[in-house]
Amino acid sequence: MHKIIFFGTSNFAVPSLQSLASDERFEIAGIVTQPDRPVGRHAVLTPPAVKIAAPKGTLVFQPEKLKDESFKAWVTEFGPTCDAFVIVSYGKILPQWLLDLPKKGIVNVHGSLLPRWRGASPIQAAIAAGDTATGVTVMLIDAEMDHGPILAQAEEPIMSDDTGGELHDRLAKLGGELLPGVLADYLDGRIEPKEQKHEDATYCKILTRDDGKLDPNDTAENLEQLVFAYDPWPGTWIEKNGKRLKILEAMEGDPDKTRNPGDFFVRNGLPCLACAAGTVLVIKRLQPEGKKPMSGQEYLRGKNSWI
RNA sequence: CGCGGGAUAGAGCAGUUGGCAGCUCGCCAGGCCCAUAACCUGGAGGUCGCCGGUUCGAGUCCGGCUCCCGCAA
Repeated sequence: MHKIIFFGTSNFAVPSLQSLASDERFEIAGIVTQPDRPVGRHAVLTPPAVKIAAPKGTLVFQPEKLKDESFKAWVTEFGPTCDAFVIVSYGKILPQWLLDLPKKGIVNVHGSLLPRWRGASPIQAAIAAGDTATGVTVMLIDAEMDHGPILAQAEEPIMSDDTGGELHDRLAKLGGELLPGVLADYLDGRIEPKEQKHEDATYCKILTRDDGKLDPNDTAENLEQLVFAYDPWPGTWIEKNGKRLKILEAMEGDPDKTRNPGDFFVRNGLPCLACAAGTVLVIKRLQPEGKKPMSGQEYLRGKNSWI
């Protein structure tokens, strides 16, 4: 039986945690996750997904900082007795002193086919870039971000209508299926870690809501991909008359060379935004500030001021 | 008590200095047409979120409450 400590926070980590917890080859000595955070309009303190999914009876730590005394004391005592730490979507960089604790290193599940899309938003990046396939990578962590040697990968096709949320859920599940076998094989010495092809690496950054602003100087094709990629996080929007308009669904329409990027117009009863080089983004579903989501037709019915 | 928008017909919205509750779409019936998501005629559908107050009279003004949503975190 292999003893491990699990570091994870968001939904993406839940299938991995569950598959390890229900696998008799592993003993989870403890779960480390982020502290409860204020969430929503009234800032209700909410526990992270991993804490909710934690098996009863398992030790759960929620250190604000990894060097918090009680946590550091525990991890420095029990860490060296572990075969490995598993980290999935934890949300903090682990310092070197922590990486050195377990006998056989830190195993990570990452939502892309490394070395493509190192960084914090690999799923959105893959869709936004128009990739036709992505996947999950089980790898060993080293000091650099998503840079360590690879233990195993699994590929997942990207459908043309995949949203970030849908692809996220499939990759999370895929990671959960892949992880236990790979981890056991690695700890038993049946897998040799393989160095990444560092020269092929691409990177993506942490996304904020501001990254969801649609720039009409981009092509409609790219903006359509962004709308899919950033659904449901961080969402896409345009600014109109000083107000934010969330764009929930949009598609590229037939081009119109007579328009300038940023022009608003109506075609076939749907609101449209002119983009770069005469391309046209048709807005099928949107949400104004303070309003419920509605179709493009419904939005235009009450507003004759779209243009 | 973080900041802000909102609740009016099935949907989206308008409603002026308080004075008969409206628009676009949908729905029902009929008409026109080779035909249509087109067009014409007619029709149904409302406790104006809830409670109280002011007034001859409140969707509208005042007070309280409930619910929905955008931002921020």
